[in-house]
Amino acid sequence: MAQGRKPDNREMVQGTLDMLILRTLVGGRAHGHTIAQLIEQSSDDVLQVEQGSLYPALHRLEDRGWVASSWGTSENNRTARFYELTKAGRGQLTREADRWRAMADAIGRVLGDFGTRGRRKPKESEG
Amino acid sequence: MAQGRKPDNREMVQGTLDMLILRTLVGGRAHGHTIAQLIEQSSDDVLQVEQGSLYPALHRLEDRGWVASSWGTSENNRTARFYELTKAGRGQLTREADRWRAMADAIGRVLGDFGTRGRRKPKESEG
DNA sequence: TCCTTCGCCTAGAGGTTCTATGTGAGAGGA
DNA sequence: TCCTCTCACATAGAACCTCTAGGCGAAGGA
Repeated sequence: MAQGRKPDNREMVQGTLDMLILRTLVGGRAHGHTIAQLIEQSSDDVLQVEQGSLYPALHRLEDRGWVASSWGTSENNRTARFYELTKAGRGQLTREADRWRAMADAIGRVLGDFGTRGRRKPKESEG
Repeated sequence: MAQGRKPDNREMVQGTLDMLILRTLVGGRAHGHTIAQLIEQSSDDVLQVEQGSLYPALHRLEDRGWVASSWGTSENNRTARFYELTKAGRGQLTREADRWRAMADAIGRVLGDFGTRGRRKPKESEG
């Protein structure tokens, strides 16, 4: 996974690709190419999924039993390997998403208002 | 850097430690021990900074000219190396913080409402 | 002296991502 | 048939960060 601009090559959020793949598969089975495109689109092209990251990640997820795969035919009539979420994968996704929220919140707390570009609300009463 | 519970050892947000160190030094010069404690405290103990991550990170930052160090005496009367933010370091922090916000936002968009534990608002008219 | 605490440091392993490259098959034109 | 483009999967090697586990030296109290 890389950013659009890639000012630095290596990724800042290593380890989140697996989570994003699992999240994408909640919408149904898909093959590698499609998964990558969906992640890029739903992130407004901020995240770019490289093949060299994607396929190792898919194999990782399958090894761990979080996705299952089967060969099929793509919408372009090509042979493609389709992946779908397993029950264990759904549980893993829940755990990872919770973990991500906690981490992102914590990092946000450390950063405070530094680096915000006006996208944070002033306060709004809090919860 | 690790989480408090460490369900998995390896870190989900690799590469953010440098940014958090720089952010901490905005408040003034500090030595390693203190930096780690400040990050842990300001994250409400969600983030834990291991020494094996901290010192390589500090050396990295110094090599790149983003912090400067000098020996001194700690509040406990021990010899300690104090770090402070350089001008370049401040610029780097701004860039990294912007990058982080963009990435975190993007990942949030991909996740959608999945994994939220009730901390997101229902909608509120949008912007 | 012994022990604890503070504070710095490093080696090695583990894991993820990137770049670069290779393979095979379908579609379309000549 | 031949050629080329695109789709789709796959791997090797390097680069990078973090963790575990350990070592070193000095201050302070018993």
